[in-house]
Amino acid sequence: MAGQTDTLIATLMTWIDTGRLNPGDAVDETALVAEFGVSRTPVREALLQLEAMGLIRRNPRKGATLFRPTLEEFLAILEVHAKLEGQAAGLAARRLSVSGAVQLEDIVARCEAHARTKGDADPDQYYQLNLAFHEAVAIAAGNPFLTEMIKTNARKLLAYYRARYRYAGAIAASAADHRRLLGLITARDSAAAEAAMQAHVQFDQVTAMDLLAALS
Amino acid sequence: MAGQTDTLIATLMTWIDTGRLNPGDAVDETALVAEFGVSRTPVREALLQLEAMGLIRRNPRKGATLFRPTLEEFLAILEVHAKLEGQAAGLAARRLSVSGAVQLEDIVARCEAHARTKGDADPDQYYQLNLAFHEAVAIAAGNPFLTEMIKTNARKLLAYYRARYRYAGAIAASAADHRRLLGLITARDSAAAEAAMQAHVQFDQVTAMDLLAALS
DNA sequence: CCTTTGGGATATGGATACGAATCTTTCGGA
DNA sequence: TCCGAAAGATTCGTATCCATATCCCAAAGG
Repeated sequence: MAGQTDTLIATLMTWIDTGRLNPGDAVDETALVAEFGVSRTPVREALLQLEAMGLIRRNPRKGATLFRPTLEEFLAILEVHAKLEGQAAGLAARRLSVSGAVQLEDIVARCEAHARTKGDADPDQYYQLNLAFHEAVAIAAGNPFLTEMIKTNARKLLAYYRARYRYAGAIAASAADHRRLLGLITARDSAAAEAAMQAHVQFDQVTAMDLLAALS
Repeated sequence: MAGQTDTLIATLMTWIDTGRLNPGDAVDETALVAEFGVSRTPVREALLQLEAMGLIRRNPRKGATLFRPTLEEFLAILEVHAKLEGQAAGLAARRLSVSGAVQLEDIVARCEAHARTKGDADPDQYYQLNLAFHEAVAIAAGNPFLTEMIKTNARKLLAYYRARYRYAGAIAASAADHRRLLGLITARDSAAAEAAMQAHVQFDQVTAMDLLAALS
């Protein structure tokens, strides 16, 4: 089971999640071969699979780069992603289990604690909390397929999500959103939870374009 | 530029769409090697990518088989798929172009013609028309990413969709649905189009379980 | 001085080979 | 006759090798 290809894929994904790899960064085959001490084949297969998931883009003879959406692509993905996150929240409102509720309460409390004690500092750590919150909601929705889809899409947008928390007050606003979402979910208000989550994810396009401008 | 791997992937996808390959069917490496006269490498890579897309499943030492969802998986995928199709219809209602309207009208007319002249006969051909209708709606939504996602998910459910039209009256009902959906889209009624499409795709679970029972 | 073309270097895609692991079959013993 | 163990065969994963296409740089000609 210790497939080298799978190990590679998992490692690269954590690199993506932790920001060691950023959109547009080159992902060099030979560098990975040297880094992991394996041959080209597993590296090649790992990159192939990541490309199939849409996480990297392989330009012929130009090397592979981490997927970096254009403005159009970004908006297109965000549109779908927000819809799916909304669905997850709506389903979670109907299917929330006791243990799921405890999980969510814990994570929301940690989000609020971060906002209270650190303010706008350490946005990358808050980003991890945010990831945990959204994953917990997806899991509470009880649809593993939906969870997987949300995670993959989130990875495609991740640089922009990360950047989102660099704005003053953004972390506090996000934590407050999370608290409100949790309230709607525990209140079993499926429709409201869905709408609120969709709005929470698909922040207005002006903000989105601010982010894109800041990163281009 | 005729990448062998890409050719393999495209060919296998058409095999899936046309029903030459059905869920649970074995997809043998050696057979494909013989069939296409290439080495194991491109075949392996093609299967790897298809697995990453979730279209095939590779059991170690058991050969690869075309993805065949369990009941839980089927319902999970359908839940998401219906949501996305609904979103596509809602967006199409807002963004429909003139040429898109012509396209849709043409396809709906062909669906109705099939129902009128052939009745319940030739369900596989109607399935192709159905695919064309849904693809046209997705394209009219103006979100290529959403279109791709819908197509991939549809492939995972395809055997069941195909079976759907074996029931008496199913084709006529589907064609009528399409006509009504087209009306909502051209009327720019985004919310109604979204809801109607979601219902159209996510037929009630009783029907879904009938299909699963018929195919297991 | 600028542009174009040719050659070399390098990377990528594909083929083949090798090793490890598992499954099956056969043989021997109970 | 049945069960278990061992050996062989098949298959999958990984490595290495080869060919080809692209890119960059340099040199020559206009």
